Amino acid sequence: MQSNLPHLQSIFTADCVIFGFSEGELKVLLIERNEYPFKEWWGLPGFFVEHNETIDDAVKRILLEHTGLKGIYMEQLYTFGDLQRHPQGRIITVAYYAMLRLEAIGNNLKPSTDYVRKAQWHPLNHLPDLAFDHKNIIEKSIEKIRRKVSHSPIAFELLPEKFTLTQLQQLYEAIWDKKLDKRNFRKKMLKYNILKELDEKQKGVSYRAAKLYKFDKRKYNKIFKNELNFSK
Amino acid sequence: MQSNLPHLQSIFTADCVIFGFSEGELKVLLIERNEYPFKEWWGLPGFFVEHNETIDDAVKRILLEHTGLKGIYMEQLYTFGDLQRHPQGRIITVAYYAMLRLEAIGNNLKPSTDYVRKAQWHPLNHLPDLAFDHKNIIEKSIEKIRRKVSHSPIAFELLPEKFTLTQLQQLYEAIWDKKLDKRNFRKKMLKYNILKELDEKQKGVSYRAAKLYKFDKRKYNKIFKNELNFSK
DNA sequence: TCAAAAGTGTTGTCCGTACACCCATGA
DNA sequence: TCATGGGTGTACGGACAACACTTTTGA
Repeated sequence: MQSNLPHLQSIFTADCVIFGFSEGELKVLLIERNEYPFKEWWGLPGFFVEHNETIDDAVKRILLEHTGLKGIYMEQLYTFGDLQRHPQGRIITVAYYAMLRLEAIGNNLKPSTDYVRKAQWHPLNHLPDLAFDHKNIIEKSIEKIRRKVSHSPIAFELLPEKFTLTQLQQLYEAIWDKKLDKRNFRKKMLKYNILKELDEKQKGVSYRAAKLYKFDKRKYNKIFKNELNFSK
Repeated sequence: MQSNLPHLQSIFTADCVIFGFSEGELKVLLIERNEYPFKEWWGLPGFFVEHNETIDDAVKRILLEHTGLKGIYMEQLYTFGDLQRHPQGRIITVAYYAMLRLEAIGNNLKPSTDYVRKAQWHPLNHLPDLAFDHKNIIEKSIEKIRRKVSHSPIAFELLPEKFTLTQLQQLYEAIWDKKLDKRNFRKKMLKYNILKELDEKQKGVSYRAAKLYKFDKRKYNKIFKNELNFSK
């Protein structure tokens, strides 16, 4: 290898698609931009990646600066590089996605950079116009979580730690956008043996309170080396 | 939007992981590099993406220049951006993969750029040392095609147009790295009803000649909107 | 006592798996 | 006639899908 080769750096951005679940619907976390291009538009949390940070680190930093969220594990989704996607030139973006427990965060979102005015959850079914190609990125993310959720229990990441079977079913119904049979759903979920039944019940409802469950990650890891199928 | 923003361009590379199947084993297409860094090493076909071409177009061009292969449909795999992956600085690479009919090409590979000395198929199980993080990229690609092949009939892309059921089974065995039951495999494949039985038979074998089949893409598209499962 | 959601079983069908022998062909 | 791979069927168990009523609770 030679040492007198020119030094180069990749210029590119990273974007975050963060999903949450509340009130029976899927939501995505958007920021209101305070900088050109697309000043005052809504868009995904995203920014330029520094030369000395990995892409995985960069999305974490960007998400923290844009929303105040910390320690979120994101997975890479896809890299978008359409010639027209960015008005300042062909800048590619590496998109990441994550699913998280919305109720633990609520609207306690605090941007710490001047690039962002505020961060807010938006229902997937009623998104505003978005900056860049962010609409497209979000659509690709949904396809991804649909595929993903069929093979691994990531849906639990969207629920509170303690949840009822009905909440779990509603979540799957929201992701698949179709109704599921209550008895079959419960039978199947319980058969996997990855839920721990708690002694507690739901509180504050004006009807029969449902049992609460927890996702039992230890059991899950023990039992399933390979794959599950949650899609039917 | 403002027009006096600085103009920027992403600098990055794209790499191609091309799989083929012959003699009962999976192969990957490598090039011998004729340029620094990693001059004289084997690596994946890959190079810098131009500012005015999409990433999808770039991998096609690069593959053509490096190997002479034309019209290959590749899908994006993942974007690699480790700080140490490239000796000239942190240069990210967008990796693509494809599977193709090796016997239609054979060793008729003709690089048309001085950056490459030659292109050659290498068995996946006996790879030489590779430039950059290309070993890692290939490993990720295999995981990807294993997942992919369970849900869609892309395995046919690796076989000749006309093939025997045994060849098809050997291909799945190579991808999954495990033996399958002949009767069950045939039953399952034929039940999907995506194969067209031909009137022809295998030639040039010193034992009973097997029937030849074709993948029937029309039937496939008609019957299956969603998914198949070829993995068991 | 009413409204609302929780909770619960059976049956038929399909799919996957395990398993062993005869057949056709060319050398 | 032999060696080689081609080609075939059955029986069991597990998973999925369809389907409706009773129970519990708070208001």
